[in-house]
Amino acid sequence: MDYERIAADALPTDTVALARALVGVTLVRISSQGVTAGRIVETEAYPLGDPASHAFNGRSRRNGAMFLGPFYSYVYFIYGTYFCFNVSSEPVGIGAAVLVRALEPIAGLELMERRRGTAVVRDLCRGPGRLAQALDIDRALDGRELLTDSELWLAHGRNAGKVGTSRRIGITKAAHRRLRFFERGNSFVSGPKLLNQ
DNA sequence: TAGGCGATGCTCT
DNA sequence: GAGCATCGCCTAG
Repeated sequence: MDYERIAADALPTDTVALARALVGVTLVRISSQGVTAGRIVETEAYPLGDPASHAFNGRSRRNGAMFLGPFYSYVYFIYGTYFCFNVSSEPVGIGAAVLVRALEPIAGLELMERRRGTAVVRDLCRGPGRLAQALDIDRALDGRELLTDSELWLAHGRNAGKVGTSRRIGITKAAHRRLRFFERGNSFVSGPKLLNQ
């Protein structure tokens, strides 16, 4: 199967605009185990000046990839168990990113099932921790250029249907801001029903 | 179906 | 030493 890479000028660098634009885009992961891919159906924006952003207190060892310029991977470890995958945004030196929260599985479903330990397709990539596990994304993939990398990249996908917005999930600071974007009616979107309308 | 809660270890103060 | 952009399991209804 062919996955056509997205050109830099086809995506916005503004964090909130990018979060919306990434809904519908395909994320491709090639590892020694094989190919897995999914269509992004849910994102969250963490823009400049946002108290909930990992970059709010400046650059650190962990969040360095958020400052590399647009379209780099920022992967971090959370709750002692899971990894979360982000796409950086904004010009070089500005710390901001978009969290990818859910994918609709497209390719490599058997491999995803093995990595996740479940055959429930709906549960393979529904949630940031789950999709990272399904695509075998960990710290080794932090700081990759997502338009040119050979193991992890963004490709053209089927355009999103209606995109809904809501507050973000699992945070306490700036919790009211509507910076979460998802494809309405898509069953692979995570989160409580109340937020998915 | 919804809500509560424990596990787990890294990161920064 | 505290907090954390989560998940899966449990219970109640």
